[in-house]
Amino acid sequence: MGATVSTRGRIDKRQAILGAAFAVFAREGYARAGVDVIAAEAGVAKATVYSHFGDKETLLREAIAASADQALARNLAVLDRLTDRGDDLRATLEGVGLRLLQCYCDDRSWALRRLLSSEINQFPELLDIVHTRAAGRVTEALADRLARLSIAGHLHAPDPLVAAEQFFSLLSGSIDTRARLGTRRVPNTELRTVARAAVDTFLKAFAQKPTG
Amino acid sequence: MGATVSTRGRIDKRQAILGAAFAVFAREGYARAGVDVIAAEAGVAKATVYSHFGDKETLLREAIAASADQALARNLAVLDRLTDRGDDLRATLEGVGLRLLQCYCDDRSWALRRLLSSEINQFPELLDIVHTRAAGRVTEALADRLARLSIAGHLHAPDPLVAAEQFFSLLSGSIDTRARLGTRRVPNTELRTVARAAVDTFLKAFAQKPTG
Amino acid sequence: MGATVSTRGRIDKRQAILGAAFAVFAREGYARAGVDVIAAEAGVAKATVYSHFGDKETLLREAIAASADQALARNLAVLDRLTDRGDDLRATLEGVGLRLLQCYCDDRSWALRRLLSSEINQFPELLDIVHTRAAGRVTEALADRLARLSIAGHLHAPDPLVAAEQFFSLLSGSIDTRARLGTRRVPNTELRTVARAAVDTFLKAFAQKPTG
Amino acid sequence: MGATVSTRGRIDKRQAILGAAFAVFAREGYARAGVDVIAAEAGVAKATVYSHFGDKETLLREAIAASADQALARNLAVLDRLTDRGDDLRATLEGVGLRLLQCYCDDRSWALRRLLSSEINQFPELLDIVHTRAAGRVTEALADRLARLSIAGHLHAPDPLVAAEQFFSLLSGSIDTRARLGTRRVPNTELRTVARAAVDTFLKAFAQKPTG
DNA sequence: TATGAATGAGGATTCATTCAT
DNA sequence: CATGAATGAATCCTCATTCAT
Repeated sequence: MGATVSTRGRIDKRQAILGAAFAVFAREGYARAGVDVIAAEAGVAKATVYSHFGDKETLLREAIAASADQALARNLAVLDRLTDRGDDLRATLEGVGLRLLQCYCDDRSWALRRLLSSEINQFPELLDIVHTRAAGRVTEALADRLARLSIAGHLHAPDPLVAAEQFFSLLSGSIDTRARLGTRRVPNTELRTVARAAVDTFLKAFAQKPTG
Repeated sequence: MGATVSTRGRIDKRQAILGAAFAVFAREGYARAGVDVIAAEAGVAKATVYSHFGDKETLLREAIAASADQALARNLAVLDRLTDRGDDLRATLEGVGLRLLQCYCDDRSWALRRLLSSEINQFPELLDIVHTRAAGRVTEALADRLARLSIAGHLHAPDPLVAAEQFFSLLSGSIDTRARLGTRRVPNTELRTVARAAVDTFLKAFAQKPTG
Repeated sequence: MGATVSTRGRIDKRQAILGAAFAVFAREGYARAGVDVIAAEAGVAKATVYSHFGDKETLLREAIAASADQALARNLAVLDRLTDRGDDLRATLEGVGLRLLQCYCDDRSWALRRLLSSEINQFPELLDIVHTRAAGRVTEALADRLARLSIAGHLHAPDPLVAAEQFFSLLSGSIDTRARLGTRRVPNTELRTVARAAVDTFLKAFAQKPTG
Repeated sequence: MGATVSTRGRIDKRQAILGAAFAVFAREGYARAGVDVIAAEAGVAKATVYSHFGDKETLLREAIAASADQALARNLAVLDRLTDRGDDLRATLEGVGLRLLQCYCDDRSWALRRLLSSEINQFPELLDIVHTRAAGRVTEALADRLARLSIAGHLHAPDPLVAAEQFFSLLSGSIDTRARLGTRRVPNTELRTVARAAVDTFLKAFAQKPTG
């Protein structure tokens, strides 16, 4: 039990540091972020951060990886809703589109994307970490669903991967501006409008043409 | 003329500093960028940078503004090609789409967008600078062209601004991944494929429906 | 005439620079004082200051010398009132004491003394400049007057120089504290009280004892 | 004990820094004084100075406060000699006067006064620090002693505070000139002469008048 | 293991001074 | 002669990292 407790404590500290690190990196940027600040925000001493992660770069990588895992989980949870039950395709797509946009607009997602942009020159591996863990998988999961819908005759999407990418594009394309890169909170009604417009165009292009 | 020479010299230095500043900021990020490095790259003394711009923040703002002006010019030059001469709409759109993608993939554009992402928390005004000077205008210019094409009966786009945004979205949506946020050079043939797919979907959605 | 005018202009600028220099040196201290500030306060360009005085040290020396000359003039003007007309010795001494204190408390005098204190390590010559031009002469002038009063039988001061020094000491000894080194303006009534106490003690010690 | 050792070490460094800081500030003046120089002179790293005192201003304040404490101690030690044992009043006063002058002429005292003069415009609080801690207390301690001597019938000083101030004034009034503001070492014999002259005048003014 | 203390390297900014006009 | 522009040296301060306890 004693061991269990201390192990728990250590793991908790690790999580606290990762959380604080991501928050501070996101808020200040990698270079401006102070290890002291991260340590303080995590409630540990600076040296403890070093004993866990060795150096600031490693801390960034691990914090980003953890954050990417969480983002993937959030996105996949949404996609699970997109089954091929043919009920009302438009409504289903709009619902999924809205949720995807909500994921996309989650503060943590913005932070992750901004960090990625900022540090890609210094740390190109970050992109792989995130893509392997999150972004790629989401697109593929969506492509899977669209393929099934195609096979089921609800959609006409010969290349499901392209369709998936374009669906995402239509959804998220105008969001950077609307959300001021995550600086402004986009109201849900606005997200719904965007999703509707995206689905509208998407269906015009990919809906199964009525026979005849 | 004597005055002209010295003024020219001062203006030249100013331009050199702005260019170097943007290059270094883009390469290193704001925080990591050293004013010494910028000065050296511009071929002037560090103090000269300060006598021109006062401090590093101002330098960032001015460098970004100048860069946004250039980006706007590049984009508008492309859009001028999109007239309502009804030749071959698809080919025209694909051509314009390709050039827009090329603008989008220009190193300087990537750098501008990355810098914006990185520093938006520290300097929220940057977004306004860029949007006022560049991004917004391009979208509107494209909407203008699409509106004309609609009026001329070549397109069916009741809301040209939405159509413009979606055209952009379809074009650029998958580029972040393909170009690894500007880290990888996307070959022209790949850009052409993307443009073709985008125009394809765009036309399916917005092409003038045959009467009846 | 043209020559006269330009010479006048040059001399005026020189005076303006000296005045501004003393003001800024006094306000900021030598090291903190910026030549740009002095130039601006004098209404000339920085380079003009250099063409007149060569460098900052010289400017300090000349500004101090000019200020010392003015201080000397102010003090001597007061001492002229101390004649050996035996009217009322106490009243005369109190009047002179008060005026000397007013000189001592003049902002420019405080500034001069503070500058001297500050920079004596860096520029030991300053002390000679001031002493030669001002401080020494005032004490000697006072000693002269006291000697005459002694000879005239109004005082008993075998060593007039010591008496003069002590008269000054009694006057100014508590002023540093009262004026917070020139930071606080001492009201005239307080100065009068101090002068009275000084003269009181001085006369107790040096008044001619009544015979028998 | 372990803690004691490390604490000791830290306190030692703090003292070393304060000592070095005062020395360098006194020698160079606040503005010219380099924190690097102070650190080097204290045998610590520059950053250590900052970790102890935060910034240069705080360092100045603390160094001055410590120096004022030391000066107070030196002065009070002298005043303890001035009891009301009626032995030989003149000799006692001359002895105390000489020691007070020696305190006044101590290099550290000159440095403290010069620093105060120099920086009073930038840091007016310094005056309060020193007065609260040192100058004021010394005058009052002297006034106390003089009051006792009065009560014991050895002196006639109705206002002991004024008498104390004037005693100091007579002692120190001519010293600024003689010591060239601390730049020249005044030989002890000269100090003795000054003290004798001061006591002479002081006693003429304040000695108990023969009854009747 | 966790920590408080110490440090060395680095970066933004200022300023006296010079030079071309 | 007076000036605007340019500069190089110097200075305060921060921060990632290490070490003794």
